[in-house]
Amino acid sequence: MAKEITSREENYSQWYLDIVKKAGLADNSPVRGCMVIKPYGYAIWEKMRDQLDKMFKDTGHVNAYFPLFIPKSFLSKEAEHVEGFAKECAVVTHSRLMADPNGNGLIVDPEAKLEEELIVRPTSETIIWNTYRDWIKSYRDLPLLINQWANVVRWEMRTRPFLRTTEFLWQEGHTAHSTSEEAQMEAAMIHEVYARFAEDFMAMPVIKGAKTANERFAGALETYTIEALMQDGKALQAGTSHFLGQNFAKAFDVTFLSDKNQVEHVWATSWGVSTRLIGGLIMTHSDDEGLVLPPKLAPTQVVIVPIPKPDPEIMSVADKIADQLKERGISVLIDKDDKNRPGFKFAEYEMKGIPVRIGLGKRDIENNQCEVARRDTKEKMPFGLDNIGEQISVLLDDIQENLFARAKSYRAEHTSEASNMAEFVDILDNKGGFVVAHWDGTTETELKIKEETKATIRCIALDALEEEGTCIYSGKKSTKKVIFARAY
RNA sequence: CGGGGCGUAGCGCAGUCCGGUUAGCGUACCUGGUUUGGGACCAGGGGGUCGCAGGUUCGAAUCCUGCCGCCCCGACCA
Repeated sequence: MAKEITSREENYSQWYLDIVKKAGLADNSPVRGCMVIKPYGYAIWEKMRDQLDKMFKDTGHVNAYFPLFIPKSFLSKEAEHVEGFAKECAVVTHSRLMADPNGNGLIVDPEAKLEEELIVRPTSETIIWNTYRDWIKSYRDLPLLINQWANVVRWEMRTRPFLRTTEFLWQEGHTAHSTSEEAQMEAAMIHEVYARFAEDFMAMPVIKGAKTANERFAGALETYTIEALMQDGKALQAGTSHFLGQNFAKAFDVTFLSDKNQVEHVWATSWGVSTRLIGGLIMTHSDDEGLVLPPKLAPTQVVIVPIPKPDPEIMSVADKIADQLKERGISVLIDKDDKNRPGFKFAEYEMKGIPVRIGLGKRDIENNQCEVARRDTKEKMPFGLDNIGEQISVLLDDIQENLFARAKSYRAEHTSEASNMAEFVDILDNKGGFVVAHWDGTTETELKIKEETKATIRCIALDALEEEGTCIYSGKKSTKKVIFARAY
C-alpha cells in the first residue's frame, strides 16, 4: 500500500479520493460512475445499516422488498415526480443480445424489444404506491410502515465515490397514514431518528431543518433535512424525510374507508439515507494520516500489534487482552503478520482509521502494561493490563465524544452571520461554512443568490427564531434567518 | 454537453518534441538472508498486445488519420 496521501490543504478533493482508495473503502469500476465497495468500506456500511435498521424497527417499521424495475408509465403518474427524475433514469429497452452478423461480438437483438420499457428505479415511490393500492382498504390497514434496503440508479453527470455514484445503496421508508397530522408526525419522527444517528453514532453534528420549496423532493409538500458541514467548509445533505401529502395516493388512487365510512385518500411519507453517509463520515473526521472512524461505526475498534512481531509469549498475552475486550462487546483484531515491521503497521492501521491501537512487546509484559494509541489525537499512553477491558471501553467512549465535540467546534467556528451581500460573498469566498442570513422567502431570490454565489439555502432550521429583518439580496422584509452554504 | 489534461507492469511516472539494439525507473509482488518499540536493508526474480484501429517507414511507444476511454473544472443532483 502506498505511503502518501495528498494533504487536505494541498487538494481537498484529491485527499478525499486518496482516503477512499488507500483505506481500502472502494475502487473504481469498469462502469462509469459506479464503484466497487470493498470489504472494509462495506463493513462500515453494514454497521450503519444494522444500527439504522434497529432504530427503524424500534419505531414500528418492517422491511420489505420491491422490484428493481419500474414500468415506464408509472413514473409519469405524479407530475412533479417525473419532472424531478426523468432526466437521470436508466432505461431497459430490450431483453436479449445476439451474435453480430458482421462478426463484431454481441449486439442488441432488435426482435427482443420490450412492449413497455422498464426504468431502473431512481427511487421506489411509484412502484410502492401502485402496490399499496391493493394493500390498503380500511383505516384498520393503516398506518403502513415499510422500509426497504436497496440499490438505486440515478444517471448523474458527475460522480465521486460514496458522495455521488450512479448506483448507490440506501434505505427508503414509505409509509401510509389515515390523517395528514399522523403522516407529518411520522416524517418529523424519522427526521429525528436520522439526526440522532448522525450525531450519536457518526459523531457528525447536523442541523435539522426544512427545505425551501425549490429544494424540496420531487412530489413532496415538505422535505426535512439533516445538513452537515465538511472540513472544506462545504455542506452535505446527509438525510431527508418527506411529507408527501396525498400526491402519490391520488396519482395511484390509493384510498381507504375511514371509521366514518368515508372514502379518503391516504397520507404519505418517504425518507432515505444512502452510502453517501460514508462520504460524510470520511470528510467529517479524517485527517492527513488517513481515515478516522468513530468507535461506534468502526468495523474493528481495537487492533493489537505484537512488537516486534508475533511470538508465542506475546500472542498468549494478546489473546487474554482480546478476550477481556470481547467480553465487553469490543471488536478486536490481533495482528498476526510476521513480515512487516511495527512502524509500517502503525501507519497502516492509522490509514484505516482503527480507533485504538495496542502495542504489546516483551518490555510491556514485564511491566504488566501495554502501549495504547488513540487514532483521534494520536496520543500514546501506557495502560495496566489489569482491568484493560474497562479502560479501553472508557477510552472508546471518550474518543466517540471527542470526535463529536471536535466536529461541533469546527462547525461553530465555520458558522457565520451575514447582513448584506458583500459580507455574504466575503464569508463564502474566504471562510466557507454555513452562513446564516435573512431571506425574503421567494424562489426568485433564492435562485439569484445561487446563480451569483453558488450558495444554496441548505435549510430553514427548525429552531430558527422569528425575527424581523431584511433580505440580504432583495432588501425586502424577512421573518427569519435561513442557512446558506455551498454544498456537495 | 462546454473548457482543460491524460492513456506506457497492480499503483505512480520517465521516454514521445528530434523514429533506431532486448522499453526504463520508483513502489508493490515472489524467494533467500540480515533486521524489527514509528513507514528496514542486501541479493536474486516474475510481471508489458506502450488505449484501439488503420497509415507512413527498412524500422513506430515516438510521425499521420480516425476512434475509444479516463480524470479535473462547470451546468444537473442524495
